[in-house]
Amino acid sequence: MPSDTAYLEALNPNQRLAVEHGAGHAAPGPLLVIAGAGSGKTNTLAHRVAHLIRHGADPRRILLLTFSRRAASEMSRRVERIAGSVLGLGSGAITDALTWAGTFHGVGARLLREHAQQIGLDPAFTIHDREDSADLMNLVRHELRFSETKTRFPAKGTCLAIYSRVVNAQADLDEVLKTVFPWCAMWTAELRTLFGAYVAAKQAQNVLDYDDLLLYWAGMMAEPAIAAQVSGLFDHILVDEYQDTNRLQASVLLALRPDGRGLTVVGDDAQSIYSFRAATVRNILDFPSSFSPAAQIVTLDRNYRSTQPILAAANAVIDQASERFTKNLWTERLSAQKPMLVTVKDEADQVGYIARSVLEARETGTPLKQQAVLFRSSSHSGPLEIELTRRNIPFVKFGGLKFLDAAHIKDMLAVLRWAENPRDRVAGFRVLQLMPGIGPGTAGRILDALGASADPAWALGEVPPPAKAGQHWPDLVAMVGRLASRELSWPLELGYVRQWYEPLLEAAYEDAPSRVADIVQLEQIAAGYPGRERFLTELTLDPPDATSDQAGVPLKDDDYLILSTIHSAKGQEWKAVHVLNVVDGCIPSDLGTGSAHELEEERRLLYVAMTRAKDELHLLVPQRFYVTQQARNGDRHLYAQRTRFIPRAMTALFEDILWPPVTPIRAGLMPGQPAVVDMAAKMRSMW
DNA sequence: ACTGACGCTGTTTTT
DNA sequence: CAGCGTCAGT
Repeated sequence: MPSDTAYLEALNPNQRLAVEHGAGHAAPGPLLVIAGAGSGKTNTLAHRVAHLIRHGADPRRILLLTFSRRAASEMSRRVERIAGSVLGLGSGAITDALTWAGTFHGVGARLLREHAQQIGLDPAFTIHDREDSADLMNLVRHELRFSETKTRFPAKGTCLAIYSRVVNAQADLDEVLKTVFPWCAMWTAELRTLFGAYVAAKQAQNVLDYDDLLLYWAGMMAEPAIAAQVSGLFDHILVDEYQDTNRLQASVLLALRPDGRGLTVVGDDAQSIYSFRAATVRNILDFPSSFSPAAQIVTLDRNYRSTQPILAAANAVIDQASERFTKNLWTERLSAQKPMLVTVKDEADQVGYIARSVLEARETGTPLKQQAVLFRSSSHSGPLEIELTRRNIPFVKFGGLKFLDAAHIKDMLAVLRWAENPRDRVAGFRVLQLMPGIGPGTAGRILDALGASADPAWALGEVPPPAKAGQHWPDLVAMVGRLASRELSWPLELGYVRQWYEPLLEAAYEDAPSRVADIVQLEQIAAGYPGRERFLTELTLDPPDATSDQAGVPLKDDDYLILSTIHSAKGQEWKAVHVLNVVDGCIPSDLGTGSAHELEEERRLLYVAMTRAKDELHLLVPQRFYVTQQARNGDRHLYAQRTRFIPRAMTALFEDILWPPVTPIRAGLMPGQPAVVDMAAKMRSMW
């Protein structure tokens, strides 16, 4: 037994309980860690992994399921640091051995590739992201002629959302329609037909969507022989952010460890904000009693992040929630500064206040990177982005539009995917229509012809060339042939595809040069992967999520402000946090006030936003919104109310600020008034 | 059959 | 405002 336990001394008693639970046993009983915001959750989990390794666990037999790949690599890094110093291993030794760290979807994809043969799946399957899945759904929807109904049939995205909900919540279609999509209930029979055809289409094309990665995994676990093999790969299973898992994920987990031995889950029911993805807080609430004897519960309620006044306000907000594991966070970080409730006239002032506040904080020693602006919906940050650009304040935005959503990037990826899996109809459909003179009709017929042939990649040469495509057609045939034959090494083939694509790009877009730059960026990303299959898989499962990862905008400054949706801010912290539009209609979102359930989630969303702040928290309440759809100089607007989650009784916990400060008449002539315009800053920002 | 113009509609958060 | 569907012209 190792004797050096210095790394445990730094932990508080409950953290230590969580870390040491069952240490030394080959298969300790199930453990649930309720870890409040800022309670050192990641650190505790990393310590537990390190501690297990130190007590002889084989890191290659530890399954670490996290919410995102970023969280997985952060975890590996910390385990490395802790275990490395204790065990005296060289850098990278642990990280390399922790091979089973990733998201449910990522791990699922890997297990499916490895066990494909056993379940009659072609291991060359490609994975559709949500857009691709929606496109396929649309294709099927058209084939079934549901797009031609008299009253409008649900759009492709809605259909996919319904399907996905049924799968992830393990619920009945009728039930889902009744409770979540009541306006589509009239189409129950058609939707059932549609989903049947959608599943058949996926199988015929050898593609899986996100949900399939979990569904097939669950399917494997229902087969005793395969289940034993898969379960046997792991001695310990740890799950982070358990409050954001759905029923399907829970069923996979329980199938891996029916008795809960070696199972640890960590989460915070107060931070459950992914129910739109069918995550259910029931998973974490019901976890202890899923086993006999029941799981041990350890609660981490000491917060190391925020000051006491910020925590008091956040606690007050979440205190009004209906059902939860009761825990109120406490801290020893005292401060006289209450969180600020800032009332501004409209969105323009809101933006002005933030720009000023952010620069002020930077002057007093808080770098931009230590500050963040959070918002409910990606589009809320539009005016702010414009203002920041105008003032030359660098920023990076998380959430919202993705690099991969750009049409030209999708074109490139479609080519690669089609080469990887010639039966992938969505990819082929997209690539063929890049040819001039080929539209949906022709593309469909070509794909039908290919589907009938044994080797689709080579059969393309036998298709009679469409007249209008001209030279583009033989070029396409040649390119697809070369990719299919794999004669080019990775990532060289990407450059080859680019050369093929560039003329089409130039013909189609005014801004072709900047798009080419994006593609070059894509090639650089590709160089980081060992091959085409891994590149495609990992890119769809873990798309670059900040616009900084994006092409074209290499950051000239190394200091920049963080803009993020509240959802993407999960697990992060900043010294100063601004939250935009803390008004009814934004938080809670208009769309999220339908059921008590949804409303509770919106409340937790505000709680998550508030608990990101360490020292300074500004909640902005613009009173007036301009209606977006109106004529150029229109003045249509509506008045907003402060969010219902902060009722009048609670305002004592905040410092009320009116901005710009109310100025008495002729204020401009009075000495000592705060400047209306920071002219000096403007002058400085010119340089 | 493809392309482009026009008009309607719904509209968040993401693996 | 964009994304989808429809309709008319090539």
